[in-house]
Amino acid sequence: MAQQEAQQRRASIHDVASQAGVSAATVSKVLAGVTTVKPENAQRVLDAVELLGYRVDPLASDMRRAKRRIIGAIMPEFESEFFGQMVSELEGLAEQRGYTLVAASSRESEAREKEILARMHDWRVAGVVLAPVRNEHGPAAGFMKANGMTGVLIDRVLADDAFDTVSADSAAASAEVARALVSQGHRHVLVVGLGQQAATVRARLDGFRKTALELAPDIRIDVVLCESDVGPLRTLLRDYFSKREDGGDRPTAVYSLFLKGTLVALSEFRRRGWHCPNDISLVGFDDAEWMQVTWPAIAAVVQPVREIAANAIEVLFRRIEGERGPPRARLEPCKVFMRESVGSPGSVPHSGGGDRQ
Amino acid sequence: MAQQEAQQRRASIHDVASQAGVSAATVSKVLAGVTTVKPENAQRVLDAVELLGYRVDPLASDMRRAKRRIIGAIMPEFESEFFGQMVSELEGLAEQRGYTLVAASSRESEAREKEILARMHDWRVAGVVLAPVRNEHGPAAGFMKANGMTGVLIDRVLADDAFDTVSADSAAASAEVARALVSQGHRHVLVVGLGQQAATVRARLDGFRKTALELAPDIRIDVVLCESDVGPLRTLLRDYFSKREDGGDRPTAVYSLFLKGTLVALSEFRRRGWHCPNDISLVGFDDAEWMQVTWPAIAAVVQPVREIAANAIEVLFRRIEGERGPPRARLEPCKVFMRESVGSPGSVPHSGGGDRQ
DNA sequence: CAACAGCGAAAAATCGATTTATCGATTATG
DNA sequence: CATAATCGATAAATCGATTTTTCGCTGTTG
Repeated sequence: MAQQEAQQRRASIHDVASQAGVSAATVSKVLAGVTTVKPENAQRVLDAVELLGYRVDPLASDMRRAKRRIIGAIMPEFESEFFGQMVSELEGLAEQRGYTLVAASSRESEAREKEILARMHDWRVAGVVLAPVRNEHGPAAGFMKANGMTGVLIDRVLADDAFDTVSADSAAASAEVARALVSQGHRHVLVVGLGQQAATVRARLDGFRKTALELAPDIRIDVVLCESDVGPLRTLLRDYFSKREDGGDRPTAVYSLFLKGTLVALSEFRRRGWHCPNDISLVGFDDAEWMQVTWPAIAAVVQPVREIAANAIEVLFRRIEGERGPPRARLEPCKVFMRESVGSPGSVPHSGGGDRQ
Repeated sequence: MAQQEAQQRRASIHDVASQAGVSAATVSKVLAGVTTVKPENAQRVLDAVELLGYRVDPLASDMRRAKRRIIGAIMPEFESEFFGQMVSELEGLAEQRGYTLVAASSRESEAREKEILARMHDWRVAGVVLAPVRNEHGPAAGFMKANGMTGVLIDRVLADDAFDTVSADSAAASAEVARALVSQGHRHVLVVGLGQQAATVRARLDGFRKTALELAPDIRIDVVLCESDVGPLRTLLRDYFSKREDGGDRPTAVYSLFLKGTLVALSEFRRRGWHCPNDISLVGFDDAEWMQVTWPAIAAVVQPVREIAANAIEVLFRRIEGERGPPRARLEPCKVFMRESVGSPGSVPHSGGGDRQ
C-alpha cells in the first residue's frame, strides 16, 4: 500500500481540486489562508489534502515569486568550530522565520565565492549572509551590489558602504589581551597571524599594538604574518625562533590572531620542548572546546558567535522587509579567557638560552 | 550602466530569442547542445546570450524535470571537525559532477531529520547522503524508503536492507586499540561513550571487548555509556572515579568511543590532577587537529573522512544513474595513532590512592 | 422590475523554461 | 512532374503552482 503510494506520482493541486470538487484556484486560496472561501469548501479541501498527502511543490510555487524563502550562507570553510557553529546558528534562526538556509563554502577562494553568489542569485535567494575570504572589498561584494542582492557581510569585515556588516570587536579584544600581557610583565611579544588581507587581522594587530604601546612604551612587538596557508606560517615561525634561540632575546609571549596560528605555535613549542606558561605564554584569537581540557588550558579570545549570527539575521531580515537607510557596521564584544597558558615571564627560568632580565 | 542593468529585470529566454531573431525553442536547443540548429542561428543565439548576460533560470528549467541536479546532505551537527570535513568533502565531490550540495543539520534529533528529508523530497533532490542521529533503523530511513528516494546512509550505521551504507570500520579500529592497550600491559580499562543507540557504538564496544578478552582473558572492562547529551556523561564519569578513588582499583586506561567523551575524560583528569600517560592512559575515537599539538599528544582513532565521503558519493551516483541490485554495506578502515597519552601502567606510580600490583 | 453591488468560485493568464507537434521550404524519388 | 522525405524552425503544450479576470448567482435598491 505504502509502496504503491510511493510509486504513483505526487499529488498536484489539481488532484486535490478534483478530489474536493472545487477548482485549483480555490485550493490555493484555502492553503494561503484567504478567508473568502465558504467554510464547507475549505473543509473539503483540507480533507482532500489530508487524504492525498498533498504538499505544495516549492518549485512551482516559487516560480512566480521574485524572491524565495531561502537564505544563502557562504563561509570560507566548514571545518572549524567557529564557522560550524555559525552555520548552525544561522540555520536555526532562518528556520525560525520560516526560511531555509542553504550553506556553501568558498574554500578560501574569492573566485568560488563569486560563483556561489551567482548560483544563489539564480536561485533567487531572499538574502545572503556572506563571510568573505578576505574583506568587504572583494569581487563577491561587488557582484552582490551589481545585481541588487540583499545581504550582510560578517566576520572578516569592518564597515562597508553598500552592505551592513556584523563582526567581532577584534580591536577591543586585542586591547584586552594587550592589557593582560603587559600587566603580567611581558615586554616582548610575538604576534602571529594568517590572512594578511583579512580586514580583521589589521584590526586585531593594531588594537593590540596601540594598547600595548600605551601601557608599556618600551614593549617590543614582533610580527609574523602570512597569507591564508598554514604551511608557510609553520616555516616562518620555525625560522623566527631559530634565529632567536641563541641570542636569548626571544619573546616571553605569543599572541596568535587566528586559530590555526595558535595550533602552529603550540606545535612549534612542542618541537622545542617549551611548556606554557613557564617557558613562554600563549594567547589565541578564537576559542575551541578543547582549550579548556588540555593542560595547560589555552588562553583565548572567544568570539560571540551567537550574537554575530543573531544580529546578522536580524539586520538581514530588516533589509529583506524593505528597510532603507545607510548600511550599519556592528561590532559585537568578545570575551577574553586568560587561562593557564599565560603567566608572568621569568617566574620560572626558561629552559633554553640565556635570559636577559 | 551596470546599475541600470541591476535594476531592470533578469533576461528570460524569450528576450534572448527576440534579440537573436529566433524562437525560444531554438534558444533552448542551442543551450542544450542540440545539433540540428543552423550554425548561423546558433551563433546569433550565443551572441544574444552574451549581450544580455542571460543565465538559465534553474527554477523554471527544473520544473518539468523529475529530479534536479541537487544532492541533499543531512548531518547530526555542523560543529565538529568530522562532520565539517564531511560536508566539505561531499560538497566538492558533488560539484565535480555538476551537482549542488544542500546541507542541513538534524541537531541530533530524529524528528528534525525527517522534516528535513521531507523538505528535500519537496525539492526533488536527486539523492541524499544521510548521517542518521542514531542508526539505520530510524524514521528518516523509513521516510526515504516510503517515498522512493535515492540515498546513502553513512557514519552511525552498519548495514541496511534498503540503502547502501558507508562507514568507518569501528570494530577493526577498536580491536587495534585493544591490542595496543593490552600489549602495553593494561588490564583494567574504562570504555566511555555517548549515543548508546548509535549503531557504531556497539560495534566499537564489541570490537574492543572481543579482542581485549582474546588477548587477555583476565582483563577488566568497565563501561560508562549514556545517551547523546554530554552533561550526564560528565556526572557519570565523576561518580565512576569517585567510587574508585579510595579503593585504588581504578582503571589504568580510558578508551572513549566519541570525541565528546574524550573531552569529558580529559576534563575529568584535569579536575583530579591526573596526567597522561603517567597517571592514566587515554585513547579516543575521532581525531582532531589539536590532538597533535597538546602535551601530551592525544592518541586517537582517525576516521577516513575523505574515503567515506568519496565512497558515499560514488555509490549514490551509481544509484542515481539507475543501478539496481541489493544494497551494499561498505566499511572503510581507520588509522590508529598511538600518541603520548598512552603508556604502560605502573611505570610511574599513580599520584593518588594505593596501587594493587 | 430593471439595474447594480457583493460574494464566492471557476476560468484564464502567468512565471520561464523544455519538449512535442506542426509547418513550410527544400531536396530526393518514382 | 507530382509526391515523399528531410531539415530547420516555430507554435503550442506542459510542468504546478499563483494571481487576475470573468462569471453566475443572490440580494438590495431606486
